[in-house]
Amino acid sequence: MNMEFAGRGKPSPDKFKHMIAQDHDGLAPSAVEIGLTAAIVAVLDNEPVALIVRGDPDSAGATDGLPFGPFEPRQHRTLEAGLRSWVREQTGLDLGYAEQLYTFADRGRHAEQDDTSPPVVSIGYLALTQARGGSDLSSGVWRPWYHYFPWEDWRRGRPEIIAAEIEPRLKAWAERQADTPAAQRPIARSERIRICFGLDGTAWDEEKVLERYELLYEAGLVEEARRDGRPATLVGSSDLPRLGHPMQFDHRRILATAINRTRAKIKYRPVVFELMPDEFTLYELQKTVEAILGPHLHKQNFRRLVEGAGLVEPTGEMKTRTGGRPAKLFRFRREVLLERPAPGVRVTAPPSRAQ
Amino acid sequence: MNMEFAGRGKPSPDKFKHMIAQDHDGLAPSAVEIGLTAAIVAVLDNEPVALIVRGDPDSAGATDGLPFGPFEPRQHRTLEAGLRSWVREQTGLDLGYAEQLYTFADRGRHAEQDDTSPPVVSIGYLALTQARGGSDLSSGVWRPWYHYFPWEDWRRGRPEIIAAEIEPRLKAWAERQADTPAAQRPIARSERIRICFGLDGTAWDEEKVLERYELLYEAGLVEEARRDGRPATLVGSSDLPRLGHPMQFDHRRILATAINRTRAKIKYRPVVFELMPDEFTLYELQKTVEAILGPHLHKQNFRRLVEGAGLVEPTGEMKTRTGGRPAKLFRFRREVLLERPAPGVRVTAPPSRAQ
DNA sequence: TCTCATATGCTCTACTAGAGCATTTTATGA
DNA sequence: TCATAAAATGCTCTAGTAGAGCATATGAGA
Repeated sequence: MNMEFAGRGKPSPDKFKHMIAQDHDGLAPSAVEIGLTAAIVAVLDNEPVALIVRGDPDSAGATDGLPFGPFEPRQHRTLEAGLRSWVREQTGLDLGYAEQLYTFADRGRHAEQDDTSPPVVSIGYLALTQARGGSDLSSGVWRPWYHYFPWEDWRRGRPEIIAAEIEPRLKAWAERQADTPAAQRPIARSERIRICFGLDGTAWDEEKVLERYELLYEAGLVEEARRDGRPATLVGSSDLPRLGHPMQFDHRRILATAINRTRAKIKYRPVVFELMPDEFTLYELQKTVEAILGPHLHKQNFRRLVEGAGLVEPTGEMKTRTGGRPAKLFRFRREVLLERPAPGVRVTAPPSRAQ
Repeated sequence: MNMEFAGRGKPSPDKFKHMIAQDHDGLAPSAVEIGLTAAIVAVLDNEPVALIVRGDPDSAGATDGLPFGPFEPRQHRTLEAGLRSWVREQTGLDLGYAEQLYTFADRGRHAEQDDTSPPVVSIGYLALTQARGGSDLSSGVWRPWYHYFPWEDWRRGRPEIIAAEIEPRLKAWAERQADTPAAQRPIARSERIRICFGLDGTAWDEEKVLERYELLYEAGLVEEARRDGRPATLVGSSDLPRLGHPMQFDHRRILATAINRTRAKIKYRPVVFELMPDEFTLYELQKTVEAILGPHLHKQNFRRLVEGAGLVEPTGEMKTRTGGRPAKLFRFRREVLLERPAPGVRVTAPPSRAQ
């Protein structure tokens, strides 16, 4: 079998030369500025929190933001090194576990910059850390992530904001599409709404955090969309309530991506332990997982799965004053990382806590 | 419960102002050039292939490469739009499914650029497409991806190159670490080698494509490492065989990431169908999955799972001249994308085909 | 017509995860 | 001192799923 499937033409090598040093119109290379942004996540008192720094309180859009700064190739050996250095400088925190999330570059998502400044490409990172109560931050605050995404908080059942605010407004937005011929729509808005927000009996999927935020943005229902001057917001945007707390630039989108990734990854990689102290009880572990994923898990099965997967080992110590029978203390078995595809906390969602 | 966990100091807002327009030393913003690179994957005659364009054949390092070009904020509305436009220009192909993989920026991975040019950050993309036999390319060739990663091809059992070339050389590299005190090593090299390449009874994990490539790079065993002047390559690098075919810049790393993502994603999202023609038999579908994942699957179970998941529907037509009993033709049920978390081809690896 | 290769249907079994019952062990307060 | 609450922990039952293998159907080509 001939493994070379040539195209009709041959590539002309010098056609590519220009791409390295300069661009089409013969101008200087189209250089852009790269922003590094960190969504730093921890769990404090069973509440998932993110590390927030405040934007300029004088300006009209004084909003919360994530630690961030530009990538400086001359000073930063790698992207991640640059990120760590900005975070250290801005919050005093030394990052442990960190992973790259996504690189965003859509026009118009940085309304706060003026039009002459270079376009910004932002690379989002997720960092997981254990925030001890006696805060070791030089600056910044831990704020609950559900503060920015109230519709994601299913710990006490379906959040009212969905039925009260989100659903009716999204449906109105879907109606406005009715004049477009059905054939031309990629996926009908109403379908996307149903899937994202678990309407009409569709189950709630806790891993659609980003999709939901983007849908709300597209529909002009989050403040950032208004700030960026999205078309959908032009109609009757004055009487809209605020859905969750806004953030500067595209930081809320990055935080959504971070929550999304955390929820997904916790199930197949042992990342919860980055959020835990060195020693913990299985109940504390479970509460941490639930803080992130939402639904309540079956206690006995949770213990069986975690212990069975070899993720933890008893320290031999007990924790008393738990409010009941003392609990064995466990520690994370770091060795599992050396074993085959290291598993996560295998939890499947309960049979549909929708509605 | 007080949800604001303030740090010791308060953030000083104007501290952040400089980050938007200029950097520390008061120079112009540290702008960098962004490269968009596409790993375009298809399956032809049960062979997974990538779309390759040739580097400059005159230069010493005349090597294969992936379609790529710089992101031009003035012309490209989004990163992905830029990518599509470069691919169209360089190969004549109109991309269908595409997703972002990762953003790389390590120093020294672009040895071909001279030191005065701006640093390059490259954003890798994975595109899946159906390459019809009668090639519609204006330029570029489809080459088997195992050409670049021979150790990943387990379709005919464990590739000999592992025992013959890779294992002994990696072990030699691990030996060289023996003088470092054990406490200082993050994870012993020998452990990483065992896990990556499934030695000593460890099962082969087909989803560690990138990890394996990076390990070989770090050990100085792939040509790119020599090209980049990695320290590990300085000793006796002249007699080294070539492990797989090299590529220009960091393109082989991006292709490794693409293979990795494809292998992972095919299991939990219905992406195989991007590689299939509109109508196909279940056997063809199975062969395509096997081309990507490696191991052979149990035919009857595969059919049961695919049909049971509602991923396909019969067209009503039959395909004759299959070499045996005619097979029903199926098509992808696009509707599954609208159903709950759309499943992939749920295949678990057979009980360890490791040596 | 015979044989071959594949298509396709069905069953058996092991394992896993969801659920629930029951018991043990401490802290707390009447 | 003792009842009670709140957990911790052990066990069992069951439904569903996936791995394996057996058996049969059906067209192509010799």
